Amino acid sequence: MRWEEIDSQVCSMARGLAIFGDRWTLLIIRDAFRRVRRFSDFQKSLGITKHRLSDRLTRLVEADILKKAPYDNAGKRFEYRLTPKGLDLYPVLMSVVQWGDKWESDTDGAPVVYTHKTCGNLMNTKYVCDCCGEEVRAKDIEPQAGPGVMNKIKRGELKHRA
Amino acid sequence: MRWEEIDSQVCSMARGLAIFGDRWTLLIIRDAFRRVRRFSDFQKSLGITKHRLSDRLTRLVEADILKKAPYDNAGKRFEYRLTPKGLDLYPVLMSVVQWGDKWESDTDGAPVVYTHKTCGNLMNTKYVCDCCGEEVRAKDIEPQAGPGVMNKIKRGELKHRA
DNA sequence: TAATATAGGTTCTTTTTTGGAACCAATCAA
DNA sequence: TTGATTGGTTCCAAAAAAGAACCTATATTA
Repeated sequence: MRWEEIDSQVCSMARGLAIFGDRWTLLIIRDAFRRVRRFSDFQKSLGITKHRLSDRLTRLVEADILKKAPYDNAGKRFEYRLTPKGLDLYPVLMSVVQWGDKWESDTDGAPVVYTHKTCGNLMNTKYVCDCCGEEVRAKDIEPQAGPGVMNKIKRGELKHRA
Repeated sequence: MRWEEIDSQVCSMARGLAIFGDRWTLLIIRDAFRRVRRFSDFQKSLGITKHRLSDRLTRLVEADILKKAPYDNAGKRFEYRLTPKGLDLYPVLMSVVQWGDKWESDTDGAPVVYTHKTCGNLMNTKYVCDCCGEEVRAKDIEPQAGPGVMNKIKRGELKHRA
C-alpha cells in the first residue's frame, strides 16, 4: 500500500498517523506546546532542515493543527500557534513522554518533570476510563465495530470482516 | 540533524519517536494489540511490503517491544508478541485513537468503540493527574528540568538552557 | 545612504528510505 | 510428487530527506 492511501483505512489511528506519523511532526508539535512559535526558533530547536520544516508547517496548517498569525506590522511574518485541534494532541504527547520516561530514560532519570498547578504536586499521568475512573489496561477492553464501520456496512461500502 | 542522532536528545519524546516515529511501526503495534502475531497476518492486515515488515519487526524485537516465540514443532516459525514494554504503549495508541475519533472521523462516527469490561460501559478515556485525579490540560502543567537533565548539568555534560 | 544582518523561505544535488516485484528455501497438504 | 504456504531476501526504481546554496523583504548598523 502506498502511504498516501493509509488514511483511507477506517481506523482512527491510521488517520492520525497519516498526519503526524513521521519523523518530525510530533517534535514540531512538542515545541509548539513549549511556546516555540517562529520558523527560525523551530529550526534552532529541532535541527531540522528549512525545507522539511517549511513543508511540515504547511501541512500542519492545512490539517488545522497549527494556524498562522502575522506578528509584524507589515503582516508578512507569521508565527505558528496551536489550534484547539492541536491543543487536543496533548495526551498523545504526554503518553509518549510517559512511556519514554519509564522505558528509555538513562540512569539519570526523567529529563523533564511536571508540576500540576491545580494540585501543586509533581505529576504522573494516568489513563483512565471516564466512566469508572479505573486505569485502562488493554486486557480490560473489548473493541467493537462502531458507527463509523456499521453505517458503511449497512450502505454496502464495506465488507464484514471475518 | 540526521535522524539517527535524534534519540541523543535528552527528551523522552525524541527517544520514543526514534523507535516508533515512522510510517508503519505504530500500526504494527496496533495490530499486535489486536492479537495479530504472524508475519503473513501482519502483511495482510497492513498492506506493507515484506521487506519493510521484516525490517520493522526486527527493530521492534531489538527494542524489546515485541518478542519472537516459536510456534511450530520444528521451531523454525515464529510469532511476535508484545512484551511488557510493548504492552505499556497502550496509552499511546489509545490517545491517538481518541484524538482521531474526535477530529478525523467522517460523519458516520467513530470506526471502533470500546467496552470497558471492568465497569461494563462504553468507554472514553481520560488523561488525569495520578495525584488529584483531575483531567490534565497543557496550561495547568509546569514542566521543569528533571534529574535526567540536572545530573548531566552537574557533571558538566550539558549546558544550561537560557 | 550603503552595507550588513535576519527571517522565512525556495532551489538544487546527493543520500537514504520506500515500494514493488521477483526469487528462494523450508514446510505442509493433496 | 506437485503445488501451495510461510517467512523471508535480493534487486531495482521511485519517493523522501539531508545539506548546502541561493533569494527576497525588512530591520539594523556604520
